[in-house]
Amino acid sequence: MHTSTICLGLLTTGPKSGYEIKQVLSGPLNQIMDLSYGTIYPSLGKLLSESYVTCKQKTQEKKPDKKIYTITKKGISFFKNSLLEAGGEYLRSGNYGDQIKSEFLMLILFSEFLPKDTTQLIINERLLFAKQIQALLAYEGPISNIGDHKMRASNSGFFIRGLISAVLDTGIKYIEKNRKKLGK
Amino acid sequence: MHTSTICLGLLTTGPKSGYEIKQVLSGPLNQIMDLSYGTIYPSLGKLLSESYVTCKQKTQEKKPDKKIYTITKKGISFFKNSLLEAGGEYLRSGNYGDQIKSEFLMLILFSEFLPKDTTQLIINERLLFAKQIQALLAYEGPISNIGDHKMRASNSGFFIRGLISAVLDTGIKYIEKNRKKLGK
DNA sequence: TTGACATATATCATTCTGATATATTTATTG
DNA sequence: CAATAAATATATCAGAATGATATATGTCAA
Repeated sequence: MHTSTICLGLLTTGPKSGYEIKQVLSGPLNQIMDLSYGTIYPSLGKLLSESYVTCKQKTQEKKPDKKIYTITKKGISFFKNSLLEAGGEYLRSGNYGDQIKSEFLMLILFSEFLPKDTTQLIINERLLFAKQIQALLAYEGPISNIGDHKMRASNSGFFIRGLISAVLDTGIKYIEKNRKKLGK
Repeated sequence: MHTSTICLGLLTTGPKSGYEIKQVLSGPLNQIMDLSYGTIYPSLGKLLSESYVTCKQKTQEKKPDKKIYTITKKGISFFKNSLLEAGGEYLRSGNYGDQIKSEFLMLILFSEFLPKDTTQLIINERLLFAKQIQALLAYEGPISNIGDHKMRASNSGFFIRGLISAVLDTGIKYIEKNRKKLGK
């Protein structure tokens, strides 16, 4: 799925700035997707030049100016086509897995070459982190509410929140139960 | 963790070609890390020029020639330092999560804009895929056995295999139980 | 008052991916 | 039986993405 498709998709729930798009992608959604500013800003610029979004400069007191992007009718139409194409690509590709890079699990994989206390520290921090995400998931709305906009409490939002929570929970329990077997 | 650290780490279990490193990373380990050929080959070249690995050209009958890389003593020492540094980076960074890009879950997130049969097809393929990985995990050794080399049945290998399996299982069951709620 | 942190946009060197090129052998299939 | 797809194997590169940095302003705490 292209960066532009993701940006447009997030804009379907309401106007947002580039900074807010990054914030949404830094919340619970971070467990399934992330984009850097270096990808988001140029993408919004291109979307604007092609009239898929409009831009309103918003002067704020005591904060830097914001550029609020709103999806256009043309943009919604383009988004639907892009999404359908992404779905087709996904089905045709035969690659149905996720792209995952786990620094944590690579460190664990090689942990026999690491001091034991370092490994234990890494596991402790990871567990703490996972539990914080769990708390965030329990506290927050379906995906995230950012700025003056609450993201739609969609079925898919609930579905994904539940899935992340369930998977995270399994991971936490597995690590707590089996960590003593590591390094034996 | 740098590409070179990952390559060296995989070479600690025995000599391998670039192609075999990619194979290892395309097996069950793919659930936690992946590298493309465009990253692996240049990395091995650099490692060779710095004497962290040696290279033996191996002529094979009925198959293209192989370049088998073996980690040197200098390489093992360098690997341990690099790994310790990666661990320190991980702890200092405060970012304990994984880098995940889930095409599947992004499609589900936006599924209200997708035809219902397309969404169902996507879910079916994903479930099938996850079950295949599960079968692979149950059938294969701890991480992978590739070519003429069996990867050490390390504690960390068992730990990670178990974790992937548990998490995958939770995901499959969640999706099967809750998919009917999607699109309502 | 100094430094850390949050808001906000933007750019860019380095890195990584995904595609393509090349070459050989085996297996399949119309 | 010939075509063609798939596996083995290395290598390169255009395009995309990351992570760091720059810039600017305001808050909050030590």
